[in-house]
Amino acid sequence: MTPTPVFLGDFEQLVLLALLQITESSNDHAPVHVLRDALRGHAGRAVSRGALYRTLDRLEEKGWVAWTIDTEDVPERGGHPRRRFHVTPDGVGVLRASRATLLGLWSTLEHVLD
Amino acid sequence: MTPTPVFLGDFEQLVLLALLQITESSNDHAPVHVLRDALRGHAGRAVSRGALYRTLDRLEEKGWVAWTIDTEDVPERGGHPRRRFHVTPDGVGVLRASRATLLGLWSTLEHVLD
DNA sequence: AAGCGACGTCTACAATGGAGACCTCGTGAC
DNA sequence: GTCACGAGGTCTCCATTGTAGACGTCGCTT
Repeated sequence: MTPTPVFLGDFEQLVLLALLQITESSNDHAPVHVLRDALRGHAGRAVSRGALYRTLDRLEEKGWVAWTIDTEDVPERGGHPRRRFHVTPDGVGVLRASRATLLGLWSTLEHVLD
Repeated sequence: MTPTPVFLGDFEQLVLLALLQITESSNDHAPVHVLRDALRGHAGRAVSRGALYRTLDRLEEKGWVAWTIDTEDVPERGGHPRRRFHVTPDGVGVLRASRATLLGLWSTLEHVLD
């Protein structure tokens, strides 16, 4: 009966995944430029800063990512403190759900998709 | 160097996948209402007929699905013959590529995503 | 002959994807 | 000191994708 099921756009999913990967492997929240580099590298998706912030804001509204102010070493530039993002538990949840759906759909098609 | 990698929207991907699954398992092209039922069932995504046709049209423009006229048993209703859809080889290709990307992104996160 | 219902079409709108201009203010060069 | 530069983030604008629902047509029933 899925009450208003929530769906992730494809780019949102990529951002969430890349962000989770960074925070997991570095054990720290990630500043935007690092995330951007990761997207370009791992997912082959070059995206402008504006586009990324926009997406991050939307993900935040949905409660799937959150951020904290970066207090360390880096001086506050341009009147804006640097933000460090991370995926929330809810974010991990949608990622998990989306993965389960896809895995289910793929399962009977392995011979076609390799 | 991935020259302009192609990205599928999330719903497009679901449609392609569900369609491929049906045609594979039934060995026949699929009429829209069957696809619609499958989407509701396997992917938990209830969608209106209009929305589905719209998406199918867009997928057709990109060359990822194609259709043929249903000549069998079913009488032509409403001046419109029934169409039966199927995924094209290109469509299978993007599905494969998208799957590879996701699998790659997930690979280092199995402990988090299960 | 009347209307139901199966099909596909069309229009309108919301959400998401994406680029780029822009503003602010530490910092380093001079 | 002061000026340009660059690292942050913000804002606005446009394209694409996701979605619903009203509509038109015409075989099939009754």
